Amino acid sequence: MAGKSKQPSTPGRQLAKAVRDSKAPAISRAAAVLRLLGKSEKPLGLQPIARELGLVPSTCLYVLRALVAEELVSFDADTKRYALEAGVLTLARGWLRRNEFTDLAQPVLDSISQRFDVTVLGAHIVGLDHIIVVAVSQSGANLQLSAQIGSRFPALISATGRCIAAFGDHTDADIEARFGTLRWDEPPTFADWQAQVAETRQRGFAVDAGNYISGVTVLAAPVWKTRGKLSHALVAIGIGSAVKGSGLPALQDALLSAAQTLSNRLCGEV
Amino acid sequence: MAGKSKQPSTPGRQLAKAVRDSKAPAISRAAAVLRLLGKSEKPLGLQPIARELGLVPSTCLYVLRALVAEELVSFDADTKRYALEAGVLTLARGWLRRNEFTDLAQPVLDSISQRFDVTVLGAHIVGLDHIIVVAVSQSGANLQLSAQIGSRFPALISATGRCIAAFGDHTDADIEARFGTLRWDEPPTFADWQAQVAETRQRGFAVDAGNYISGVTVLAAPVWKTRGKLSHALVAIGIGSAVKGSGLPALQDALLSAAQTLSNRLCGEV
DNA sequence: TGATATTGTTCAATATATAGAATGTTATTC
DNA sequence: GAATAACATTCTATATATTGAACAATATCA
Repeated sequence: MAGKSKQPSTPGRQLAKAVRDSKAPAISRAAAVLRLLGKSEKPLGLQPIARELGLVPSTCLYVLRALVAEELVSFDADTKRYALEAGVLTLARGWLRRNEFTDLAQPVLDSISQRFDVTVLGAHIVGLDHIIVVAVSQSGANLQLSAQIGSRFPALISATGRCIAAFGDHTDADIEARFGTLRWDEPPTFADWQAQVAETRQRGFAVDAGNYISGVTVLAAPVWKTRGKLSHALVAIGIGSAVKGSGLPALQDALLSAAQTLSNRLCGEV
Repeated sequence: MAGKSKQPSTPGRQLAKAVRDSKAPAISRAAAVLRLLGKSEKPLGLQPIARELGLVPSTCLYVLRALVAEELVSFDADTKRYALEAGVLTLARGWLRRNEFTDLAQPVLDSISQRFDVTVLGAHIVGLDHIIVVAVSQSGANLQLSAQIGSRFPALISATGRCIAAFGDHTDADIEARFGTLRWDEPPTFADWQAQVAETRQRGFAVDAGNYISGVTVLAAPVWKTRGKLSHALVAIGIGSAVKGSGLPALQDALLSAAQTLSNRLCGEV
């Protein structure tokens, strides 16, 4: 009857909710463990994992063992530490294999990144929570870039956020609530931001001029998978001079028309 | 009390075993669902998934709902079809981010692939079951290649298999049992293959001269993460002439010395 | 278009996954 | 190097995830 003295961490609290609501709580626990291991810089022992997620150690052990058996987590018998295993790559491959957006977007991204010497991303819009980078193209050597695929960002941040606010059908209340939680280098006021969202709606693409990361300009153009349902965005990222002056309008046009072409192709196919 | 008339499929039978043995069967079910969706060419409905995996539909529904909540599976409310969601990419990114093997191996693979005009892979050896491709470098345009990362192959197939047989500490009985299940274009006899394994042990690297895929020569050199424990392999794949004649010895040397350098660096660091 | 088969979803009983204490096991401290 | 602390792991009672049948919603066919 005594109140618990534990103070669950942020992932712990979210997990506790998911566990209560689900008819398969072990799966929520497993996903939380996988994400924690994915974030961690080094392999973790049972106790730290259980503590961070607010799990009972014995339950956490069973979860880990199941994940090890499925080859999604590796276990070092000497140090008793757990880490992500290469099996997660196989799942990602399954997703990449037949994702029409990445197939269609990659050549487009490559073309823009080379022509304007900027980094270009294809982002998948999951909802109001966050976006996931699903395709990348850089002008220079593109070796370490593939590691950026899979990165998650808050949905409403930067230029992509203005696109989602402008073209996704979310209520103003939802949007304002989320807006408060964002972290910017140079935060705009909500009023300023709303004006920019309105401008985005009018122009068809969004600009973040150093708000998210100061000195970095970000452009984003919306892509629709089915008519009326915002699903992806093309994003161009340039440092300082690369996206200033005479080059900018050309880049804006290229990004916007690429996004429109993609939308047409995605809508037509399905 | 009546016997079941269902005849579970292969994934279904394996899953049934995992479910019985585990203290968190929902996780085994979830992993099986993810793998099935990863393999499938198109989104699947509840019933086909449940049938293929030998799951009760209601249970399968709860599993899918939990996976949707975790953003590992997407659900199309109109068609009621499930597919992998981009969230699996985020897990893969977590793995890639701090995997010393891929970091160290990538430049080495690039150098060899360019110099000899062959495809070069870094493979992670999971056990006697299979290997997973974790790094790729190709000589030509390397856009669609990144999709190959995550591919799984039977452990004992091709040149990598001879390496595992030669340098992993597995019993002959285990090896012979698995050998029988392999599928080659031009199957070697077990005696021939054993002779090649012995040669591999002597030379330090393995060759598959068209057995696995006829006309394709595969070289593999072992990489040790900790002294005495085989963990990875470097694999060079060449079509016909590219790996015949005078060029072959130089490629063998390059692959072998690259593997040894990698082994030293991986052992030393940890 | 109406009838029928198939699929997706809810519901209540029960087999069982989970929580928490007890037990080994390893790391840390003095 | 002994004592102590933290850790991983087993064990058992109980809350609950799973099952299989009943129901609702689609899709299919005549």
